[in-house]
Order: sequence, then C-alpha cells, then structure tokens
Amino acid sequence: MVVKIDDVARVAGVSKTTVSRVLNNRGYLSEKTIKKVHDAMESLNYQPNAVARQLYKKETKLVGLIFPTVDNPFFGQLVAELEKRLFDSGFKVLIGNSMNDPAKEEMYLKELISNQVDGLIVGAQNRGIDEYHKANLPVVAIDRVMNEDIPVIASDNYMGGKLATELLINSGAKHIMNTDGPINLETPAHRRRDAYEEVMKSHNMVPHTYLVDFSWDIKKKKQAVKEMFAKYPEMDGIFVTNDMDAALVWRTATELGYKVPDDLKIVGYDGANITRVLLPELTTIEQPVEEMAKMAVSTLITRINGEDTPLEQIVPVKIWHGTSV
Amino acid sequence: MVVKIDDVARVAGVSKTTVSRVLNNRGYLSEKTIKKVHDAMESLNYQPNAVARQLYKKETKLVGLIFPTVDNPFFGQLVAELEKRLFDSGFKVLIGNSMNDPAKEEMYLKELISNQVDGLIVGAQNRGIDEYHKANLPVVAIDRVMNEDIPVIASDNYMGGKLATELLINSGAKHIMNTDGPINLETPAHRRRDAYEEVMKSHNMVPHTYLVDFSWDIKKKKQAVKEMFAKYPEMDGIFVTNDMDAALVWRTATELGYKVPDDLKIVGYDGANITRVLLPELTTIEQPVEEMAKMAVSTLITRINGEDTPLEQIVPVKIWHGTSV
DNA sequence: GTGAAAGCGCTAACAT
DNA sequence: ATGTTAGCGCTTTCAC
Repeated sequence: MVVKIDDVARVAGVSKTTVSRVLNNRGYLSEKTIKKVHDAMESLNYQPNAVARQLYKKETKLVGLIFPTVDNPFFGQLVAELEKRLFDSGFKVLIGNSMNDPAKEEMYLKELISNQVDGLIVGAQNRGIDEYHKANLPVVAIDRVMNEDIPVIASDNYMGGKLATELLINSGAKHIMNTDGPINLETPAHRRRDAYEEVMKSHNMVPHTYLVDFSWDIKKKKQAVKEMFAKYPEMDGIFVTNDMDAALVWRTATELGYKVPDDLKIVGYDGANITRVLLPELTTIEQPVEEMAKMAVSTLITRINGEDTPLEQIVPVKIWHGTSV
Repeated sequence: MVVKIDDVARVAGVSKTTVSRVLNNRGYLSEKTIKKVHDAMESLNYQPNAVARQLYKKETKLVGLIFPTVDNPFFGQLVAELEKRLFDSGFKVLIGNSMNDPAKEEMYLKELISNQVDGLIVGAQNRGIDEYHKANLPVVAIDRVMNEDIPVIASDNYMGGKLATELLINSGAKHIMNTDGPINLETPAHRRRDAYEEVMKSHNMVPHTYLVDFSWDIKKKKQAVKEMFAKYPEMDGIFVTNDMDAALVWRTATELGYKVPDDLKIVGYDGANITRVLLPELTTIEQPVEEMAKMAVSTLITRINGEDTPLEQIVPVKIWHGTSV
C-alpha cells in the first residue's frame, strides 16, 4: 500500500492539515511540529500524490508539447531546450508527436486538455482545429500561424530566405531553385519562399519553387528530388527549406554526378546542433533554437499568469558557412 | 467556468452516474438516454477531467520516459518510436531529459512518481538510485543495467563490437583503437568494448580504449579526440562507440590531414534515421531502434498488467556499409 | 499553532 | 435501466 498524508499525520501524531501545511510551508508551525512531520515523512518515504493536489488546485504544472516528431535535428533540439527550461520553471512536459497528421494532432490536443495541462507549446501544423480556440488555454506557437490571438515565435524567415538567395546569387549561380512545403499549411516558413522570389525577381531571374512535403517518407522525397533534377537540368543553385531535405538533395545530386558546390550550390535552413556535427559542410541558415525556446517558455508562462504578450516575436538568423556554396 | 459531468447530467436530464456510464460504456443504457447524453456533451463541448478520473482509479495512463536528451539521433528516434507505440496503446508520455546528470535524473524520477505514472522506460544512467527500487513501479531499461529485477532491452552489443572490429581488421587496419564511455557507468554498451578487446587479442593485436564521456560538451570532446590522435599517431582504424562521436573523429581526422578510409578507417555505432540521412558515408553498427522500442513498450505493458517478462532481451544488430572503411 | 470538515470531478458499489 | 451515495488524496476555509 502506498503511503498517504494520513499515514504521515498518524505517525507524526498531528492532523493531516498540519502535514499539508509543512508540505506547503503555509501558516504558523512550531519548529517541533515541523521536525516531527519531516521525520515521519522520511521514515515512511512519503511522496505526495500530485494528482490529488492537481484536482483540488485546478493546476497541474504540466505543459503539453505538440510537434511533428522529435526524430529530427531541429525539433529534437527545440523540444530538448523547451523541456529543460520548463523543468527549471517547475513544469513537467507531456509530449505528442503529431507526425504532421491533423487527426493525430487533434487527438493529442484533446488528451492534453483532458489532462488539464496548464499550457501548450505547439509547432504542429493545423490552424483549422477549433479546439485550440475552444480550449481557452494559454498556447504559444512556434513557427506556425495559429490564429490571430495565439502568440507566435519564429525565426526571421524572410531575412533567412533573403540571405540564402543572395548568397547563391553572389557566388555565381544562375539557375536557382527553391523548395517549400505545402502552401495550404499556413506557416511563417513560407516567408522564406517569398524572400527567395522577391530577391530573384529583383535580379531579373526566374524563381521556381518545388514542393517537398515534410510528411513524405524518405523514399517518396528522394523520388521527388530526382524528378526535380530531371525537370530542371540547368539548375546550379538551390535553397532548400530545411537541412534534412538539403542533405537529401546533396546526396541525390552526387549520385547523379553533380559536384557540390561547383555544379550545384546548396543552402539549407535550420542549422541545428546535430546537423552541425554530422554535416557541417552544409551551408545553411541557422535558427537560434535556444533563443526561440527561451522566448516560447517565457511567453507561455506570462500567459499562464494571465498577462499579455506580443503576438509575434521574431528572432534573427545567421548564415552557417559550410562548403556547399 | 469549465463544464463538468454534473452540467452534462443537468442538461441531459439524467444523473451524473448515467453520464459516467455512457462515457465509459458500462452497464445498461437505453438508446434514448445515450443519445440525450451525447447531445448534451456535444452542445456543452464537454471534455472529461482526466485528473479526477486518475485520482479515483489510481491509474493515470501516463508513462514516464527518462533519457539523456532527445537532441541526439539515437535517443530522438527511440523516444519518437516509444511515444508512438505508447500512444497507440492508450498511454500519454511524460518526458525527462536527464542530461546524464544523476541529480536531475533523481528529480525527474520523484516528479514522475509523484505524478503517479503507471510505468517508466529509462535510458538514463544511474543504477545507484534507490528510488527505482522503492518506487515499486513497473520499469523497463533500455541499454542500461539497473539492477537484477529490472528488465533490460539492449542491442547485441557484443556482436556489434565483434562485427566492427573484424570489419576493421579484415579491411587491413593494423592499429585499431576503440572509444568507450566511463567504465563506472554500468551499461551493456561496455560489451562493445569487451568484444573489441577479445577480437583484437585473438588476432594478436593490442587493444587500446580511449575514454570519451557522453556528457562532455562538443569542445571538450574535440579536445579529447585531438589528444587521442597525438597520443596514437600510428592509429589507422577506430571503432567509436556512437555515431555522433564517430562523426567528430572523422571531422578531426580530416582537419589533421588524414584521408578516410585510406589513412584511417572508422566504424561507428547506432545507425539512427538522422545519421543515415545526414552522414550515410559513415560505416556503422545499426541498432534496430524500432524493434527495441516495440519490445520496451510491450514489456512495460506486460509488467503493468502484473505479468512476468524476461529480464534481458537482446536484439540483433547489422552493419551499415558506408565509405569510411 | 493546530484540527475538523468540506469539496475538487469523477467512478462504482449498492440501491431501486 | 437509472439514481444515491461514498470516497479517491489532497488543500483550505473556519473554528478553537
């Protein structure tokens, strides 16, 4: 049988109210009582039942995280940083990997709400889901447009796209492509593409964006990349919207006999820890993941405390210079 | 105000017991009542409070995961697979990134126990922590020796070490090194080293193991790797105990002017998804992550159901042939 | 300075 | 086929 507050009270020879008081440092307690209670807790190896406390207090100190998957350098690092900061602020983390499946995302959302999380940080995709609204719960989005009243943290996507495209142009590429995710997924990440298109046009070059869906499996992606090479054989530069896809493009290019960067220059986006160890040769736009995590957590906590926060917070990016340009 | 079971009961014109019954499909209900209740739930957008249920049922459908960090190809993939399977079995996941800090691990453990998790899957390091014992909770360890009565899932570390070492020898390397984590961390992963040493000896070669601590930051690791090169300039082959470190060794070797695989052959260990995309050139011993996650989850659930499971389950590894050997 | 009692939202005997 | 009631383990008024 698991020990509960009454057991501690009995052993210490006090009421459970008193035990609760020492547990929470509340009200007047005599030194002697405090000691007795502590001793009893010690000897019984008492662990308070957080669930009972949660029910009464209507506060769980739980935060839900909904992201596509933790099996990705960027999201893995982001979730790790978020978790660290939340833990330091006294929150535990309930996690959901939505795999870009709106149905799954909705299930997670329901479960998390049912579990009475105090707040949510989401990097999953669907803005259509009413629940986010109905939930009436503090929510912070990372790099996703949720709706008008949910604060968003994003890297400076436009600047990133601009830096990437200019880098390619300045290093001599003439036929520069771009990849982007599905356009019906409303995300600030499309601004990378907007920047690409504008920079291209201002240099009198023709922009071409090729769709690569984040949720495709690796085979399908590789297939798509091959098609792209077939369709645009003159391509000599490409700005890929994330590093994993950029690696795939590089790989495929090599297989097809292209030399990087001589025949093809590649710029990615993300620049997470793992990528910089496994593939530092990839020139990429680096998002300040730590900074973003920090902002997301502090914004969420501010909201949980019922205060207002800015609706959009943009953090600067920088170029990681590899050898792929 | 958030809607609760009594509100639904009132609107549906029934007692809350009845609402609870339709919620849980228990007992005899007339079609008509069921419909009324469903309508009421719908119109009120009722979401049951899982915390209240948890308190009564003494079962949370929550599983705790304690791993060093999700910001790593192997653990990221592992956690993603675990979470997926747990979700499919009706469990939500509370996560803790222990960062190889035993103090942090202990804090997580306490929090998770306090939150009444139904079980724990751990890949963190400390076997000394009494709490795992005291917890009296279903626990499954991945690649960690906890203590005699906690089931362990591990890849065939010995076979992996053997395959790696033999591969290096057969491809002509004469001075083969090995890296390993701290020996005081009791983990089945040391069997990789055991195999290395035995294979080396059986070929009349002298084994040398160099310590690289998982918890060092990247600068310190790089420093250590450089020292190793300085100390063993004759090295022409190395079996590195994980892929991230192997990438670092490769990188450092290149900076020092070695050509891989001509001057130095490298074999890693892990072979996770991300690594195979970002650095497929790395020859490595591939752990069957999916299989391990599947086993861990089914073993945990079996334990949660009060049934016995084997104490050690070993899954086979295979070689991923890159170009680094 | 400490205790008795009510109640957080739900489920499950035990009625009827 | 449905309702009444007690209770899960905790916190907090309110009383002394």
